[in-house]
Amino acid sequence: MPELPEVETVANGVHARICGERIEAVWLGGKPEPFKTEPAAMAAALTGARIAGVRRVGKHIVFDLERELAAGAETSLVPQWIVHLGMTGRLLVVDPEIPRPKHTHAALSLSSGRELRFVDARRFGRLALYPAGAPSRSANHTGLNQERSPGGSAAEGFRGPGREPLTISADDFAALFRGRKLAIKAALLNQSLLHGVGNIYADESLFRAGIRPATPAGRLSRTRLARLHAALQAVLRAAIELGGSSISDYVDAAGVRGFFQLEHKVYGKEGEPCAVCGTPVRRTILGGRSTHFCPRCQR
DNA sequence: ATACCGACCTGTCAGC
DNA sequence: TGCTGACAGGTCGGTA
Repeated sequence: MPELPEVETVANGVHARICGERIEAVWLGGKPEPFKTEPAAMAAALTGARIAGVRRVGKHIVFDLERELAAGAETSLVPQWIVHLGMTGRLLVVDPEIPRPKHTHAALSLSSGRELRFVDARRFGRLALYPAGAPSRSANHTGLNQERSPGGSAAEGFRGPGREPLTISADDFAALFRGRKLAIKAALLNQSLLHGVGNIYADESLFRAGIRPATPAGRLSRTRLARLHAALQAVLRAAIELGGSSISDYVDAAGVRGFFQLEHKVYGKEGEPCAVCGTPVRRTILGGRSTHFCPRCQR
């Protein structure tokens, strides 16, 4: 479901609502739930912690936590709580009186009396702890992908599997694709290269850059990659501005739908005339994913 | 190492 | 109305 702009919208919304609150109690659903971390360990780490901040890293939502200590004690290291929404995951901040909807997998009771819920029908979402002060090596332990950070084992916390599309330079962006034979669209979707880009924004940025999705990534000229870099950042920023794309049931932490779907040029537009040249938008399958492009504008 | 493909789940919607 | 099959914004593990 959610890609970078939607995850950013959710993270910002949750941050604004619950930053500074203490987690009083933790409920985790039974059965085969989407926990990468053992539920008992996760509940123990969360209970009593204070939420210092909520932010997006790639498509992951990172909860920075703090723990109050007895006077004089040294600052303890606290793990981070990592939430991945998968396709249908939602994070909601609600009154606990409201009945928990079907497919609720976690509920955190907060000091304000409200409840933070993780609801995910399709169960592609994931909840995990990222150990405090963990260098990049601990990825296997948590089951979370993690970019290898060269050298320094500084406790920067979770950094995600790949590079951040909004801040990567055009040169570094181009370097990601050097020598690669896979389709540029598949490369954009590869989270260990660039994290946060999903099917919608891959299609939309390739359209705006005038690049055919099936083009081998390593064959694109410097100039065209520069155009793609600019298009991708522009599309992501515009989408964040509009609160993301609501295709079916995506809503932010307050239940508000995004509006970027109104700006889609090719995604979900099969057969409709291209907004630029009028040629019908074509849909194919690439890397197992539905792919949309204008056969005239994208070469 | 790189690239491809099916599997994982449930819900929804089009078509019969 | 009800059934069936295709499809959905994401990742992961196995295979070539």
